[in-house]
Amino acid sequence: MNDAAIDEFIQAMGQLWHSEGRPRIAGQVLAYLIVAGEPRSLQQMCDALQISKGSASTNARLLEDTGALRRVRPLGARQDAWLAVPNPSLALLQTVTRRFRTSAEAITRLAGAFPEGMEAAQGRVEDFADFYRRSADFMDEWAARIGQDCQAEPQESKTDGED
Amino acid sequence: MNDAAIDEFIQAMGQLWHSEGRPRIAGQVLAYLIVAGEPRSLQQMCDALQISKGSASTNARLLEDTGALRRVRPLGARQDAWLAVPNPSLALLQTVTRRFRTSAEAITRLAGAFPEGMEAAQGRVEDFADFYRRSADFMDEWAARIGQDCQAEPQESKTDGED
DNA sequence: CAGTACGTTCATTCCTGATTGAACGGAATC
DNA sequence: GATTCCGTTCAATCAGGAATGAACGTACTG
Repeated sequence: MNDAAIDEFIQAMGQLWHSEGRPRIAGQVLAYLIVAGEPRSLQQMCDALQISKGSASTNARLLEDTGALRRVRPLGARQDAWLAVPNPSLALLQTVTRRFRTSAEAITRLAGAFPEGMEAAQGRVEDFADFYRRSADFMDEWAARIGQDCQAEPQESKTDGED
Repeated sequence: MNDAAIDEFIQAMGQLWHSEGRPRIAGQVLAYLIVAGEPRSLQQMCDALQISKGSASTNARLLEDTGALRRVRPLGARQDAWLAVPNPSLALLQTVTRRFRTSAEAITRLAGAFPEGMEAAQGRVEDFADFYRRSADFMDEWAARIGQDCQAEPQESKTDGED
């Protein structure tokens, strides 16, 4: 059972991810699992999203790497099952933070190699790098705050039989 | 005169932007103008970055829309000149913030249309949207803080004859 | 030891957005 | 008013990553 509104949400998440330079299907998979609220198999993803097995596998693992999904093998079962973590956004945020730090370091390093006589330009570039660095710090702060909220009011685990 | 280190920086910015789903050339243009520190014409961009006039124009205006560049016509001159604003990162940040708010609204709206019996899923999706909304708020706060710093220690306007 | 059911990999195909470059239009100059 | 110099637009091309699906490896099953 898939209401049109749910499909729309899944599609929208796909577009959103796409517009951010990430695979559209990854967004759809995440949306699907957020809606599901329970573990789903690769096969279920393929059926629901009409994507190939390869895509489902690849993108699920991609999301696993970012920490947005968790893979579980319920009891002695033959299929992997995938589950959106309680607060997927938090994981995504931390991925961005990591990327920012990497960028900051790279830019700072490059600025360090600027030739004599370009100190002002160097300064401007270092300021630019600092933005990334300080933003990363700020985002850590932010993540910590969100993390607290989650602890304070943990996800209710009531599941509805939705599918 | 373009040192290799500077070219590397420009290229890196291009890759960075590319990896974030934005036109590579836009990143290069911004990098070029940050290094320059002074207004540059479209023609200069074309020469320095080896890109077409169309690209230079399109991407410069794109950056203008985000607020990272400013277009000036020095005195009675026949060419536009482009200039990186004092704190380009701030402008970029605000663009992201805007996008986050839009996403939050869109997702919330879609969640509102979920059918009966899917309240839990609806809740999860709304939580997800809230993340975007609250992140946007947080980024505003952050932008305000950066803005203050800029006021406190304004950009030094010393220019070195670098080119 | 077949036979089956999964998940992963990888060469290929596909698609979309970036980039180009020629054509256009407007403003300034002579 | 003709010419030149710009910036913009847009149709066509290009490039690069996403998506596919067949082939492969592995772990169960009978």
